Amino acid sequence: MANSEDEMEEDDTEWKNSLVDSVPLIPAAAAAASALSLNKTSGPVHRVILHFDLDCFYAQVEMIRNPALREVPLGIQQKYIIVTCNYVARDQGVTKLMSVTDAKEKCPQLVLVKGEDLTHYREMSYKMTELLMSYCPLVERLGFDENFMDVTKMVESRLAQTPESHKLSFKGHVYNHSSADVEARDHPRLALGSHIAAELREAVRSKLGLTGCAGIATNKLLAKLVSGSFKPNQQTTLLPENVSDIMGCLSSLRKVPGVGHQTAKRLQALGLTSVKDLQLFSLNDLVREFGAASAERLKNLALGIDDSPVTPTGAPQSLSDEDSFKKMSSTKEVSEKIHELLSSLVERMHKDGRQPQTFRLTIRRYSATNKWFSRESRQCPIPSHIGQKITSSSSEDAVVQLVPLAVKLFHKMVDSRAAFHLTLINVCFSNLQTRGAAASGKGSIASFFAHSTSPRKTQVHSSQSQDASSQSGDSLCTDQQFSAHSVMTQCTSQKTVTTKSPRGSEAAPHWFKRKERVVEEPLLQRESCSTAKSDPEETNITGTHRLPANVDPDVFRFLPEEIQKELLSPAYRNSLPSSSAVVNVPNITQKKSPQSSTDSQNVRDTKEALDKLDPPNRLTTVNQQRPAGTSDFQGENVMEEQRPSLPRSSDCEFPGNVDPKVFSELPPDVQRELMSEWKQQKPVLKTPSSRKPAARSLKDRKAAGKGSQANNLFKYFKPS
DNA sequence: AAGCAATAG
DNA sequence: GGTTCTATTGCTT
Repeated sequence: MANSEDEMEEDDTEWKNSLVDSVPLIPAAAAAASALSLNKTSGPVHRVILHFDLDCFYAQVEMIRNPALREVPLGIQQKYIIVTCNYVARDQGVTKLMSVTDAKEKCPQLVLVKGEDLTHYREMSYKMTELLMSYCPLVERLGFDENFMDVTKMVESRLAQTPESHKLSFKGHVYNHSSADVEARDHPRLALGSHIAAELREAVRSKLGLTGCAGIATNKLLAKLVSGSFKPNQQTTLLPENVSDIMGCLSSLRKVPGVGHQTAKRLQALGLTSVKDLQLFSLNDLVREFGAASAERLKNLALGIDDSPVTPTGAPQSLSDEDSFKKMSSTKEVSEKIHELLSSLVERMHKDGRQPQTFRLTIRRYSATNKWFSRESRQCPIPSHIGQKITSSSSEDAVVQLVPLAVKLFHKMVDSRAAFHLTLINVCFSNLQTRGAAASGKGSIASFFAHSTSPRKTQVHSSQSQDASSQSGDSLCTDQQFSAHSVMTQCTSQKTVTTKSPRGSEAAPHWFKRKERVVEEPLLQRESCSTAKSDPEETNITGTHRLPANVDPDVFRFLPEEIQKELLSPAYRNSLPSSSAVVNVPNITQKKSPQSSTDSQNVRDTKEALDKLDPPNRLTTVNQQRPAGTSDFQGENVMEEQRPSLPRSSDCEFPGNVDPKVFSELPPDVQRELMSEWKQQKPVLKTPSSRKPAARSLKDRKAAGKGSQANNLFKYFKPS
C-alpha cells in the first residue's frame, strides 16, 4: 500500500472520501476497503479467516515429550481433574474435566501425567503462534491451543496469480456439502483459504509435530464454529450460503462463542433458548436488557455476523502463577506459598525481559454460606528498585523483596487474627514495561543512535478487511455490518520495522521471535507478503550460528561476548533451534514406564493418593520422560531442518538503522536494555493501556493502531 | 488506577 | 454448573 508513513491520521480523511456509500465511513473500514476489497469490477470482498484448534493440546505435548504415551490412554491431571486426554483415552470414555476418580473408573489403565506446570504447554503454544505469524502477522491467540488468522491478503495475492481458468478446489471438508459437488469457482477466496489452511496445518505438523483442526470462513465466529465440524485433525470450510445452517444447528445459545453462562441466563430470562429465538427477538427489547452495544453484538452473533478483527496478540500483558488447595489457614503457610509462587513467576518474568510495574495478589476463600467465594484481589505498584532486580540479575533478591509486599496485600484482604480458609492464591505481574521505556523517560539515549539510515523500515498497513461483503439481501447468510479496524501491520518481506507500539510493553522477546526463518513451504509462502526477496543476510544467518530471531547478525557480531552469550542462551532463543537450548532434557522423575505391567499398581496408587489429595500426590503416575535417544519432533530435530533461508515475512527485525558500531560502544547495560526492547517489538499493536478516553468506539480502540504514543525506543531510530 | 465480573481454553 | 491454571477485556469506582 502506498501509505507507509507513520502518521496515519491525516490519511484517514482521504480514505474516507474515496469510499463508496455502502461502506461505513469509518477510517479503518476505508483503509480496509481500499487495501484489498476494491476489486474494481466486483466491489468489496469477504475476509478469509482461519481458526486453528490443536487436538487435545496438553496431551499432544506430553506425547511429544514421551512418545511411548501415544499408544496408551493418557490423561493430563491438574489436581484431581483430568483437564484433557488423548484420543485413546477418549475412546474409553474419558472426557475433558472429568474427575480423576471417574476417569479411572471408566478407564482403569489410564496413564496420568501431572499438568499443573504449564511451562511446556506455554512454550509449545507460542511456537505454534510464531509459526503461523511467520506466514502472516495477523494472528490472534485464544487460549493456549487456538489461533485465529486473517489470511485475506494472502488469498488476494494468490487469487491475483491464479490464471483465469484455473481449476479451483477445496481442501478438506466443506460444511454441509459433499465437497466434490461444490463449485469452488463460486467461492474462490474460501477455496484458496482452504488450501492455505491445509498448508499451514502441514507446516505445524512437520515442524512442531502437532495436529489440529482448522476452520475457514469469512469471520472469526464462523471460522471457530466450523473448525470443530470434523475432528480430530481435519478442516472444514463454511460457505456463506450455509451460515444459517451452522447457526441453526447450535444446540443452545450457550454454544455461541461470546455467550457465556451469565449471558445465557439473562437471555433465558427473556425466554430465549435457541439461536433462532435470539435471531427473531426484538432488538429494542434486547437493548433494554443489555444496552445498545451488547445487544447488537449478541444479535449479530446469533446471525453469524461478526465484524471483530483478528487482533494480533503479541506478548502477554500479564504473567501470573497460581495454586489451589483444599485449605490454607495460617499466615505462615500463606507466606510460604507466596514465596513459592513468586519464585517461579519472577523467573518467568526475568526471561520475558520486561519489567512489571504492578503486582497483584488474589485469593479465593472458602465460606460456608457461599461455598466458593469468588476471587478477591489487591494490587499495588512495584517499587522500581524491585522491578529492576527482576529484570537484571538477582531473582532471589527480587523475590525476597516482593514477598513482604504480597503479604501486606494479603492482610488488606484477610484479618489474620480471625480464622480464615483459603483455597487459592494467585500472584500476578502486569503493566509490563520494556526497559527501553524506562530509559527513554530518563534521558536521551536516543542521541547515541541518531544515525541516519537508509529507508530500512517500511511500514505498510494492510488493513484487515472487514467483512466488506454486505449487501446480498440475505441477512442470515452474510455479514453485513462491519466497521473495520485498521490494523497496522506489515506484510512486507524485507526489513520491516514497525515503529509503533502503543506503549512500551509490547511483544516480548522470545514469545515472538518472528522470523524464525521458516522453511518455506514451497507453496505456502509469504507470497502474499513478499515483494523483495533475496536478503543477503539470510544466507549469512544460516551460516553464522543460529541467532535469536530478530537479531541481525551484522549487529550481533559487534556485541560484546557477554551479550552474545546472553542472546544465545535458552531464555532468548527459546523456541529457536539451538544446540545449547537443548529443549528438554526431560526431567525424568519417572517411576516406571507407562505401559509396564505394574501399571495397575500405579493406578491404585493414584487412587489412594487422590483420596487424600491434600498431601502432594506422591504417586505421580508418569512423569515425563523422554529416553535420551528418542527423538521426535521438538527442539532441535524439528527445527533443525528448518528454514535455510528465506524471506522473512513479517519480521520485525533488529533495527536496521542502528549503527552497530555505535551500539557496540554503549555500556553493556544500555545494550541489554536495547536488545530487550528490540526483541519485543510487536508487529501490530494492540494498544492496551493507551486508550483514548471515551470517544472511540469499543472496537476501534482495539485495532486502530495509531501507536503514536509509542514509548519504546524505536521511535528514536526512525530514519531521519 | 484499582477491583471485579465475564468469557475463554 | 464447578473443578485447573491461566489470560483478556470491559465495567465501575
